[in-house]
Amino acid sequence: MELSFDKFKKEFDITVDDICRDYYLNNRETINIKKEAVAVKNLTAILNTTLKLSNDKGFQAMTLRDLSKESGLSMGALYTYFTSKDELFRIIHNHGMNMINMALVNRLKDETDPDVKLRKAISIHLYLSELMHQWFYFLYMETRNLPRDERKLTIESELFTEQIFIDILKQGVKGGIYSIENVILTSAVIKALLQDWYLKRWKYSKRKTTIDQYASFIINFIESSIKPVRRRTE
Amino acid sequence: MELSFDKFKKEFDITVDDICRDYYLNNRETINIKKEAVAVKNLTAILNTTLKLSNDKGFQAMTLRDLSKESGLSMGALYTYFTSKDELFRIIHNHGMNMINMALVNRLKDETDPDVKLRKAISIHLYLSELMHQWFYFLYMETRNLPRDERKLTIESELFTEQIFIDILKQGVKGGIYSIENVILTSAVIKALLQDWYLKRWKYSKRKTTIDQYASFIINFIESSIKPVRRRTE
DNA sequence: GTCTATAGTGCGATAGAC
DNA sequence: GTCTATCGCACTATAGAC
Repeated sequence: MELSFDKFKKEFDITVDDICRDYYLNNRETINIKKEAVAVKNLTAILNTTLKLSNDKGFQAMTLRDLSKESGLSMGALYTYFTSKDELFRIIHNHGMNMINMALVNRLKDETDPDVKLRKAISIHLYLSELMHQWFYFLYMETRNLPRDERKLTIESELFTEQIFIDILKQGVKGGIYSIENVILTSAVIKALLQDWYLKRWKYSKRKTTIDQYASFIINFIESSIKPVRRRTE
Repeated sequence: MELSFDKFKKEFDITVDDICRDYYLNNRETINIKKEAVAVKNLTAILNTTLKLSNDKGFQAMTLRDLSKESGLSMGALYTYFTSKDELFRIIHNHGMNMINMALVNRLKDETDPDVKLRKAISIHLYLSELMHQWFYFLYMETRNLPRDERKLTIESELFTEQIFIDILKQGVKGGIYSIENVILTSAVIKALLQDWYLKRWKYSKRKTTIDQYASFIINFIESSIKPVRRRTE
């Protein structure tokens, strides 16, 4: 395989710091802190701690007193960086969604061969979800905290990722390398398998399944079903 | 296919009433209500409303005031049926887990042919999750509300279902009808596909995918990968 | 059995000292 | 910029009338 997790990890260039710097620079009016270094450092601590506590017991169950204690900032200091617990939620939610979607698209845009692109899309999605595990898990589990009308955004994001796979599969069918009776259901299934990796991390980690094992296993599994075959049984 | 959702639905004999009656009869000391009919009726309303509200915004976010309003019982009346919000959680969690595991095992125990049994296990799991959707969703999403040491139970339950598939697959490999390099990963993948049906119900429902379409699709998908083949490409 | 009223707690948010 | 102290509120849980 041309792509491995180790290689990806070394080339991976997104840090939580960058996300926080980005957020800080775009919200200088509301964040009343002049020194960029201080603001970014504290924002990073806030987001990382929130992700940690949320992933453990849920965002609702995390109190700002918990966050204050674990992040080392006082209650008062926290409120320099956001105006309400609700806003803190939205910062993580929106920036996380954006970052993931962009990272995925950017790393796939130059690939044209559907066969290679499919494997690459699967690997990259798995690798991203491994390096940004807390963000993926947060986005999956905490969407219910959004009011009904804002959940649409998350739904669109789910469908957006799925669409990437739909396009690849359609292209492959057109080129005759895949034989698929239902492209949409096939994409849904691929998505489910990608998500299982970060939703059941405890299981795979306990069994010492490596991410590259999982990647090549599901690539095989999926290709068995979509590549034209002559079956011996039946 | 010998099994369809319509047929299953007609034969399905578990009601929330039964679960509540069972719970009531086993806890007569703590529930200070003499008339069985009254107790079961109210318990059913409590459980159904809790499931509804929890599935919408999460158990933590649901307040007992919400529950009181929606179920039609006063705050005081609610506390006749459970001693704390925590206990309410456990009632649903434990009874749900038991019910699901038992229902699955009971309906599979007489089947010996691994090929038939695999299809049956997949169909029945899907059908059960459809009819008891709120329970499945609750168990999946709310486990984090349990204290760390009690989460083991849920983990065991996840592995228990998976074990059912591991056993079937192993038997099939032994009998020469399946060719599987990694039985455990294959079972994990099957489980993930079963769960996607109830975790993304909004998606499948929006696309008008029926449960029998989904069932036969993933059965095909899985069998493509585990049945011995001669591949044309490669 | 079921209600209303309320005790007691811990939350999100803020004011004002430093 | 960051802290501590505190306000007001909404929550779980209960007491006591009916």
